[in-house]
Amino acid sequence: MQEHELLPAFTAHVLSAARANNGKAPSERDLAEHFSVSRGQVREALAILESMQVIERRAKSGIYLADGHNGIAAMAFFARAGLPLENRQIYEAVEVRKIHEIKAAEMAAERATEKNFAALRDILARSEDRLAQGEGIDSLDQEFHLEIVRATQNGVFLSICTAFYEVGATRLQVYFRDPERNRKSHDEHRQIYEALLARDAALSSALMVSHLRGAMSYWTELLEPDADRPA
Amino acid sequence: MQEHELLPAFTAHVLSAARANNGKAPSERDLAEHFSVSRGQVREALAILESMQVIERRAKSGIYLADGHNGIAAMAFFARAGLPLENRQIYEAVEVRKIHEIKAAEMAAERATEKNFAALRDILARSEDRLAQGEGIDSLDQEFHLEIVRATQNGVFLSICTAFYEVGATRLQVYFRDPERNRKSHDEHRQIYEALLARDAALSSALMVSHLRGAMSYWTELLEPDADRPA
DNA sequence: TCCGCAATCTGGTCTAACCAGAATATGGTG
DNA sequence: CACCATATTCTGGTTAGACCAGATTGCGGA
Repeated sequence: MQEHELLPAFTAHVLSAARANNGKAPSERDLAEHFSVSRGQVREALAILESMQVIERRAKSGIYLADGHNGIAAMAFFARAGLPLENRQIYEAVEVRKIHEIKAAEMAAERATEKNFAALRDILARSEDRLAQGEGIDSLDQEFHLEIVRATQNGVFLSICTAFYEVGATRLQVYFRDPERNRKSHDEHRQIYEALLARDAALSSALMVSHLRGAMSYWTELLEPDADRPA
Repeated sequence: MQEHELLPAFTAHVLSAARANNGKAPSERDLAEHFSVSRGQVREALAILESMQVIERRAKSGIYLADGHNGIAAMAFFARAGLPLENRQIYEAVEVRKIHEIKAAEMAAERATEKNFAALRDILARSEDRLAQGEGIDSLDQEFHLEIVRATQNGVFLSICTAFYEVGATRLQVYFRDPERNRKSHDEHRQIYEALLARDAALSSALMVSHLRGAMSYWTELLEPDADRPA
């Protein structure tokens, strides 16, 4: 039951089955039979889900959905696995991500090394190529933003942001299907790069604020409205 | 091999053994024998460690220390388990935590509900009692800060901050052994509460900045200096 | 209707295998 | 002595079957 092949489907099944049964998941033996694997495999997967606080295992009773909200580890896993997240989680994640990005721009302006600048230049150059060929920016956008976080020289900060990028990865592909948006994003990236290079923390963060305003709002607009977070 | 009893010791053993062997951990069979449990138990534990990217399992070869830096999930687990973190991680975590707390104060000033205010008042009142009896603030400090994050009404934000608090929990107990610090912290808490109640975002965040300056610097000063982060 | 006991179910744990590729030891050759 | 091919051992991956004891459930009697 390696994560890369069965865990996502396994998790999806456990969750949907549990939700359809008042929060109680099928027994280990049932799950093993359903996926044609041994109980040992099932237990390994359940151990992981339990460690992420997605489920709760009660001895001699059963497997239950964890009551509290999922932590970031679970969110990142869900995103990576292509499992659905609640709208509330998306909204909140976008907000938190915004906070991080803006602060990262400020810090990066002060701490970025020549290596970071070189990496940013390389990403911008590759973006130009893509645009010249009429293609989308796609993952290069993420690379750009991630490099800025890397430029803060704070590994913990980087690992948090990486998790958030995983949450947004698939949704971003839709955004960058529009050529207009690609061009605009790229231009803004270049402006931000210039501000960072000039070590202008205030400008860097201000540019990031407006850069994110456009993309992020579109991002949350894609969500089907529900009662999660009316404000 | 429930997390609460064996996983910490198990992890500690795996890591130290691996570090003493060029990054390669003992075999599953050896680990099973060492802890007097079955291979199944060992594999469950290893699955969790692998999911947190602490280790890497290579089929038919062995178990190796993961090369990259640990994510926040691993950090929180290490902290909870009482396992040592690298100084670099502590430094970085403190910096990131600072960023979150300051932003949280700003957001909380705008979004805190009456329920949040009531909780804060309750914490302050209990702090007074503790101080009156000559006891330390201890966990009440954490409760206060966490309630502010909760007041942002952002669950994702909260789960991140919770993870960071776990990292600092033990170290904070030392800090609050000094009566003087307890009094000072409490007074600052009260000031912050007043600012929040007045919905003054700028003041709240400013007060938080100075509040954290004292505590946090002490916090990192406790670390034995090493080459991790000379700046 | 309600209570109590018995059968059943469930997670937790262990033993004993087999597989096939990786890692290593062996031995013979140039 | 150096080197390479082969045989042996080791390792993670996976399965099957079994036992335990508490939680759950269902049935039958009061």
